[in-house]
Amino acid sequence: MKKTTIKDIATKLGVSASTISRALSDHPDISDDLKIKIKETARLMKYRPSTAALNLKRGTNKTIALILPEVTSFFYPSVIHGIENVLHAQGFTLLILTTDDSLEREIENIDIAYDHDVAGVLLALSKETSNLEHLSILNESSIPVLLIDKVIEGSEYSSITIDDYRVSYQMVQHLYKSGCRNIIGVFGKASLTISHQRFKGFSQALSDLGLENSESHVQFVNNSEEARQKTLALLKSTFPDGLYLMTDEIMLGAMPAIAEMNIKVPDQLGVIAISDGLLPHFMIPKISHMKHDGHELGSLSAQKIIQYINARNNNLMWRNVENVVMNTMIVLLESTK
Amino acid sequence: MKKTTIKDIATKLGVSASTISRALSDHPDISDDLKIKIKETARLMKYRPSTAALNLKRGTNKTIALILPEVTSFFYPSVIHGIENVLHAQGFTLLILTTDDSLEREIENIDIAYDHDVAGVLLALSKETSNLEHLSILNESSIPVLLIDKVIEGSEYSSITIDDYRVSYQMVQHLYKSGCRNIIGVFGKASLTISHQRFKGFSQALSDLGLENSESHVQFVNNSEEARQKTLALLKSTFPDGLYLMTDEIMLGAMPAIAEMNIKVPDQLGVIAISDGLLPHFMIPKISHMKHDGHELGSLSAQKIIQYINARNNNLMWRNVENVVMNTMIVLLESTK
DNA sequence: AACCTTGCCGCAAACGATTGTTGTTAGTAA
DNA sequence: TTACTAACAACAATCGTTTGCGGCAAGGTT
Repeated sequence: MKKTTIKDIATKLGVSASTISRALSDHPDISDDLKIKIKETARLMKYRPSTAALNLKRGTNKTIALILPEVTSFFYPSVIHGIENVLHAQGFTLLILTTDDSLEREIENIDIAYDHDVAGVLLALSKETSNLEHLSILNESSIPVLLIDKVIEGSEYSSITIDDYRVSYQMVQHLYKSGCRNIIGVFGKASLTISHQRFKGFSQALSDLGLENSESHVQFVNNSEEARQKTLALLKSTFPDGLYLMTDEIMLGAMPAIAEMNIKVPDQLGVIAISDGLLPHFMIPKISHMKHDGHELGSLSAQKIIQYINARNNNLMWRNVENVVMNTMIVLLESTK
Repeated sequence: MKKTTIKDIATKLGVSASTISRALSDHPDISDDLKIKIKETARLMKYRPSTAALNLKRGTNKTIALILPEVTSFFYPSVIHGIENVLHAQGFTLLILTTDDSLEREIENIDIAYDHDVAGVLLALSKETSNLEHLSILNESSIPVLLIDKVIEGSEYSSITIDDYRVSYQMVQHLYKSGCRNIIGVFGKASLTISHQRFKGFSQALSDLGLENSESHVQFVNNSEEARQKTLALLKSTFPDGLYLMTDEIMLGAMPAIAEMNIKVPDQLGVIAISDGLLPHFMIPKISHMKHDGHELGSLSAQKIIQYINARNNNLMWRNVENVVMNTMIVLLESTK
């Protein structure tokens, strides 16, 4: 059965399509009696406006594209959740595209978003992305873009991030304060800007505190399993008293390694991580962490992009580059003294 | 800057829009010379066809809606990943809608999917859903629907699931074989069909094996934290030697409870879970589990729905109810003898 | 020379909805 | 009676593409 259109209602009621359209949108030109009759039959005929037609007419779409490297981490699902809630409430719809950390797919997905006339784009860059030329197509069509979580420094696009450098610096400081003097760190994929930033903060803090800061105290890993192996290796080679973990995935791998070595946390080893905030509470012992709240990032991002879209639609300024840095709470649990 | 349309190219080249359209789709009526020229200028002018216009013309959309209770579990992100990969390869696009386990939002989302003229719908039912009337709107418009993971028994819609009953039954059998005689179980939200099914398999196995099967040996929980608390209570009250865990979330909460009680796994307590397959490898000790592979479920679902869509488009049969039950592998690790 | 192909391309309708303009009717005021 | 104004509703263009049909010119066949 075909969808009922405005024309179907018009034919049935013996009036013109424009009258139906106006009646349904409460235009003053239509009499109340007719409005009621039209709305009633629209309901009976299960009329629902075609978004395709509306999109074409409006030239824009109440859809936001979310382009992500992946969706299976601990972090991004919360981000999606945060975004979805805001978008749904505002009548927007979410198009999720994943890049598998490939620049080629990122470009493809930007094009797809462009083809769809999305109202805005939320983008977490792939690890292969080193410049933002492929975004120009969006920029030229005045489609607002907001970079989230994974960005490139000094770009001309607005962004929402955490201060990876500072957060990491503080984490090392905290380990130091609780007595750690021989600190090692496990980081994500070396090619990611985010890993680089976090490493820089980590490294600088070590130097500033006069602690050993050598390549032998650091590992870069691609997944939980690798985190486990390399943490194990680090533990064996450096006998540390402090451990820095860059993500939930890494924490997941590192904890079994610690257990395997029979190291007592926090007595022999202080541990601190960056986390979305769920997993640390279920590690043994519970892990102190900087809470990087994905849900909040998502919800904030969604609000921001909608704000840009509205500004754009009202011909207000919206191209100002705005770099929001979310603050990160430290949550002290059992893994540090 | 406005998007360049087919008309823009037509004007520029002094030919008609239809010629452009035909040239770009390699219609034989257009000479090769002209085709080349048109394609070249299309490229130069950064022409990209408007999906909105195409959707309107076709009356359908290369988009699949995925409607989920939530997106932050351990399971659904893998499902999304599996779906996304298949869809992207086939030129489809993914619209994700979440229901927060509310029937009202499920209905809203069905309507949104319908409004968008999506080509197909992948649906994991909310816990509040007890009948499928709200799907009739899709059914009447011949929009293929595939129920995934969370379904209702005996519905007239195709589905992909695991045999929750059987899987649970086997898990208890396995605990029994490894010597457990006093088995407890922790399940998800009581209102979910999936919890009910898993509980039934669990319970039936206990009865069939002649083991104690009472309410006091079972808990239903809503999240990891609750799982922790109620597992703790169960451990204290029943002194079990076998523990059944329904999901990754529950496992995450249960393990700290076990640790807190200083119970040795598997010597004092055998543990088995249903899991996506990642987390169990990073628990201490590693948890034996039935691997319910979200990625595979997603990828299979995507293939199926595309198959239905193609059948539909070619006027083939596709309304046959097809209930695929995925097989589940048992992965034996350290938590059972 | 009259007639047919064949190759190439344009015209116009259609998809579903919105909206500026125009037209009709009834009612009111002069 | 005439003129004017609301009030109401239809017409038609428009968004970007596709596609059936018709047209025209060049070349081939009798």
